[in-house]
Order: sequence, then structure tokens, then C-alpha cells
Amino acid sequence: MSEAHGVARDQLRSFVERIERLEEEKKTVADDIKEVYGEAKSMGFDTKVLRKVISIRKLDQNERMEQEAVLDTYLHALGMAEAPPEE
Amino acid sequence: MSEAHGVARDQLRSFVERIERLEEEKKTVADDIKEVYGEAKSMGFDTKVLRKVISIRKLDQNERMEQEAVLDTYLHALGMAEAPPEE
Amino acid sequence: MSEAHGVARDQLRSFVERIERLEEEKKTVADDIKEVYGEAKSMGFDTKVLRKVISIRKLDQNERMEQEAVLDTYLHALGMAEAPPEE
Amino acid sequence: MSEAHGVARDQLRSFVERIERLEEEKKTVADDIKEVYGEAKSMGFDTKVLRKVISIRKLDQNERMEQEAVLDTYLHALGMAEAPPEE
DNA sequence: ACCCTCGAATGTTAAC
DNA sequence: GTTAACATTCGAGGGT
Repeated sequence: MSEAHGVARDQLRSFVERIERLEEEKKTVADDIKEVYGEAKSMGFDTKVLRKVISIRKLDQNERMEQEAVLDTYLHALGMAEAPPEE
Repeated sequence: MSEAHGVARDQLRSFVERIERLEEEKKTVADDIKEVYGEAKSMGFDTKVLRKVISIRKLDQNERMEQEAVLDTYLHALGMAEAPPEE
Repeated sequence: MSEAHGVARDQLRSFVERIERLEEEKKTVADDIKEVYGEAKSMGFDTKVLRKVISIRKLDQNERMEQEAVLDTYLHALGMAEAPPEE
Repeated sequence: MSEAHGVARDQLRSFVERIERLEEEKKTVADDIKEVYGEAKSMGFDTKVLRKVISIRKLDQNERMEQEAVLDTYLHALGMAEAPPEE
């Protein structure tokens, strides 16, 4: 019976390690982003404006994705779902 | 000295009451929204589609507001800020 | 037949407008709440503590309502249900 | 003179692309993390507890790093700074 | 009727 | 210190 706990413990350890590894990666990327903003700032760009540009472009992307999603929803509602392109 | 605490207590009580009053209002409105969705559903509308419609229209609004904000940001960055229309 | 779609379209439009109107209201109230917290903060209150107070009182209310519900259940079981006060 | 703007425009474009590229990466990693939590959940782990474990370990790490920083400060003060291990 | 996925709301942290 | 991004938590809705 203690074996079962041992297995669970090993699994838990594995999950914890995988998550911590990924969170490290994420932090690295976030720091890279900060660096890029800093670089831009040092070349005379207004980071506030730059951030706005990024955010509005993200909105555009979101809207495009939402529009595709809404189309998909309509198709499903009409029983005309299409096959997903990949994966 | 205890008077000071009395004052603070009364202020605190007042803030708590105002907030709770407003949260009640908010809940009422949220319930109204649910009711409308329920009504639409009972009339044969697919609430999932309806929600998507609402969300995409909200995205449109956000984008419009963002565009105005980004324009504003540019103008400020150029030292050409305009006077706000009201308030 | 296109008439039917016309009706549905108008109904849809109506639902969308009602929901958007209510969501605006909800946002207004949410903003009001934020304002009150801001006001409290400007008078020296710790908003974090204030939020805790609000949430604890909400829990208490929930408990009270549950207790009333239990009481109600008993009364019904005994055929002694009372009329709700309003609405 | 328009050349100067052209250069700035290209730089801006480059910054925007780099940032968007990095934000995509960040999102990918964040999604990976979600996946791992989902996997753990599907194997019977309580994700809430798992998140707590992760956060506690992170706190521990912070403490350890602070302690190392303190130690480092002492060593520097004593003119006994050691070389960083890598990078 | 329950789980599970998703979106909204809250609380926290970091940037300016 | 104030505002905005971020992560987490909570709750509703839909599917099984």
C-alpha cells in the first residue's frame, strides 16, 4: 500500500518539476520582453506609445479570432460544423 | 481620543453600507441579464451564439475606444494634446 | 418565409440591445464601487482590509440565508409555510 | 528628412515584431503550464493544492536567493566576492 | 444530476 | 503613489 503513495509521490514530484521548469521559461521570456522595451526606450521611442501599438494590434488579432469563432459557432448551431484544420 | 475612533468607525460604517448597497444593485443587474438570456433561450435562440454576438460587439467597442486612446497618446507624445470634451 | 427571419432578426436585435444596456448599467455600478473604495482610501482606510470586511459580512449573510432556508424547509415539512413578504 | 522617419519606422516595425514574437512564445509556455495542470488533474491530483505547493516552493526559493544576496553583500563588504558560476 | 470547460471578477504585482 | 498587467479564483453554462 505504501507503494501506491510512492508512485503518487513520484508523479507529484514530476509535475512540480515540469511546472517549475516551464515557469522559469515564462519568466525568461517576460524578461526578454522587458529588455526589448528598454532597448526601444534607449533609442528614443516612447514605450507608452509602443505598448499602445502592441495592444491595439492584439485587439485586432483577438477580433479576427473571435470572428472565426463566431462563424464556427453559427456553423455548429446549424449542424454544419467543419473539420478543424490541424492537430 | 476615543472620539477620533468613533468618527472613524462611523465613516467605516458608512463606506461599508454604501459598498454593500452598490453590490446589491450590481447583483440585481447581473440577475436581470441572466433573465434576458433565459427569455431569449425560451424563444428558441441559441444562447451560446447570442453570447458570442455580444462579445464580438464588445470587442468592436473596445477597439474603437483603444483607437481613440492611441490617437490621444500620439497627440500627447507630440505635445499636441487636445482639451477633453466634457467634465 | 423571409418574414419569419425578419421577426427573428428583430427579436435578436432587441435581445442584444437589452443585454448591452444592462451590461452598461452593471459597468456603471462597478465603477461606482471602485470610486467608493478610492474615496475610503483617500480618507486613510486600508482598502484591502475594507474588502475583507465586506467579504466576511457577505459570508455571514449567506449563512443567515441558508439558516432561513433550513427553517423554511422545516416549516414547509410541517405544513406551516409562511407567505413571502413581497414581490 | 523623410529618410529619418523611414529609419524610425523600420526600427519601430522591428521592435513591434520582436515583442509580438516574444508574447506569442510567452502564451505558448503559459498554455503548456495549463496543460500540465490539466494532466495532473486527470491523474487525480488536486490542482489547487498543487498550485499551493508551487507557490510555497517559489517563496522558499526567494528566501534562499535573499539569503544568498545577503551573504554576497557580506562577502563584497569583506572584499571576498566570488565569481558568478555561469552566464 | 454532475463534471468540466470557459469567461468574468478579484486580488496581487510590477511599471512608470 | 497610481494605474495598468498579470495570475488566480469563482461562478455560470453546456455537455455527458
